[in-house]
Amino acid sequence: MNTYDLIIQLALERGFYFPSSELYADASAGFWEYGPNGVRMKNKFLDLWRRELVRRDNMLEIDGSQIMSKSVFTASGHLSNFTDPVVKCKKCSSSFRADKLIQEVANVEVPERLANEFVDNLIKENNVTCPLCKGELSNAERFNMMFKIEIGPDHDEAYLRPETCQSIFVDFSRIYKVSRGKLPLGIAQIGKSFRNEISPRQGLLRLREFYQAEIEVFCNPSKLNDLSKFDDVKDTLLRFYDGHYLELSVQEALDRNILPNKLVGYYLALLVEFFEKTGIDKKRTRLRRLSDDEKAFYSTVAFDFEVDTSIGWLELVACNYRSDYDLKSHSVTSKTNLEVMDEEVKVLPHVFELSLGVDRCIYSIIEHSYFVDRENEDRAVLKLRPYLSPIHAGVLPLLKKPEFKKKSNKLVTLIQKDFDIFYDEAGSIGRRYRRLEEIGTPFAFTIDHQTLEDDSITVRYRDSMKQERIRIEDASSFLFANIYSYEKMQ
RNA sequence: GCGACGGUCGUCCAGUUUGGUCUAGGACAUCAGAUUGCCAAUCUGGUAACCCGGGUUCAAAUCCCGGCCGUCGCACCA
Repeated sequence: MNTYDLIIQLALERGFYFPSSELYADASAGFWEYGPNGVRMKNKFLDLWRRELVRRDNMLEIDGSQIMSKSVFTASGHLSNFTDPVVKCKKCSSSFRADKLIQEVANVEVPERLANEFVDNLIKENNVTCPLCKGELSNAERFNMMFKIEIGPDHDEAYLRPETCQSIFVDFSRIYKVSRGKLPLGIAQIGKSFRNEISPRQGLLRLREFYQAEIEVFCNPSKLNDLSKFDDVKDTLLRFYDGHYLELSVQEALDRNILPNKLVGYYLALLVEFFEKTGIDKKRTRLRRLSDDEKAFYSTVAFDFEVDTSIGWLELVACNYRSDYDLKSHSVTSKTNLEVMDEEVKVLPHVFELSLGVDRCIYSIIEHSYFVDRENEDRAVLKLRPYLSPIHAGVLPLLKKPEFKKKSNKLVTLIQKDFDIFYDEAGSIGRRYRRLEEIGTPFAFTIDHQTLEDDSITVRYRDSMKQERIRIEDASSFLFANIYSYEKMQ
């Protein structure tokens, strides 16, 4: 079995994630839900993100609506740009991107945003037929990737947001004022986004409803190299890729013009340092600068943070320099001045964004942590960092006897408000260890005969399987020290 | 969305060719009990599935049609 299949099997069997509405046959693809272990892990991942990015850089976090008005997407460009002209063959009913087809067959440059009638005309003029069976083509139809929503009894048009950041742009002016912000200012948001993908596939990797953790850094475009905190990260190593790999410090990358300015370098460094703490193997990650035709329509400079998985390179974070595209268009559409004061100068901020796909990260972390221990009966171990593990520690009475239970309960009470604890008394002790490590639990506390005599317990380490004794009242400080410190575990 | 192939307990698989003996079998997992007492032990017992809808037939897991989902290829992927 390949790695992807092993991971999905683990996810299904252990309640990390599974298909939505699976009880019913009309459940459609692209919707997945997190089970108990998945939620625990996702929450911890998001905590880490908050800690290493939001708190570290004093960003402000908001939580916006998933449904937003039509005007928002008129301004953002999603209504016109997030749509593809599609034609169908009347004979074999294959469908094609109209613009690409015409371009290919007639060698005519076709703008993506061309109205349907013009597309139809081009097809007639150039005698474009179905490339598969030469059949006649239908009129062009628009396929917009946004989910359309109706509000209230009058069916007012609105949309599910295709990216979380639009609320940040729309809210920017108020947030900046009420929090007495200063440029550069990061505004962050975790939430669901929705895209009506034509063919969602591969579980959490391409969803129609998915979590994003986005950061929009608002900055003064004339001060992109005026950033004192840059020195904190200037030696951080970044791995670039443009056909070959290049590992450079942020400073070197700036000197070589691989990075456009200090601000971009600083935030890419924070991002890379964050990912080092997720347990994803740094050697299997890269920053890839996108070419012009790969970039999103709003982006001027774009890097993708990518990770190598068993099914190829996967984009985890899109890092786009969006310039003033968003604030300017919202400013024009809403007829509101969104300029702010930056040290006595009026400026329309530019935006650098770090748009992270949470679900893809969860998958990648699980895959990079999955390990089969060939030296110990092929035990499956999820070597998650302790602070990302769904369960922090197991509490296991060696024997299923009242006096062991009593001591176990005492221990559980002592630690369960601060940590995620799983109590398990069923089956052999070895089996219980194996079940815990399969979902990444870094520590197991065992209540044994000696516990009854001197209130000491065994700590068993997931990776090394080694054991040591600690006092029962030290369990809490043991966990604090070993979970929240980012030191390598034993 | 197109094409090919597929969908059976939580997971993996047998059964479909040739409709009936399938009241659907096994392994692992899981639950209960016994036993052991620090690394997936053993024994006994239990829970648990034919993707959905329609059709053919005396009879459908099995044949036919439609839908949904999955894998692969094509296309698509801010």
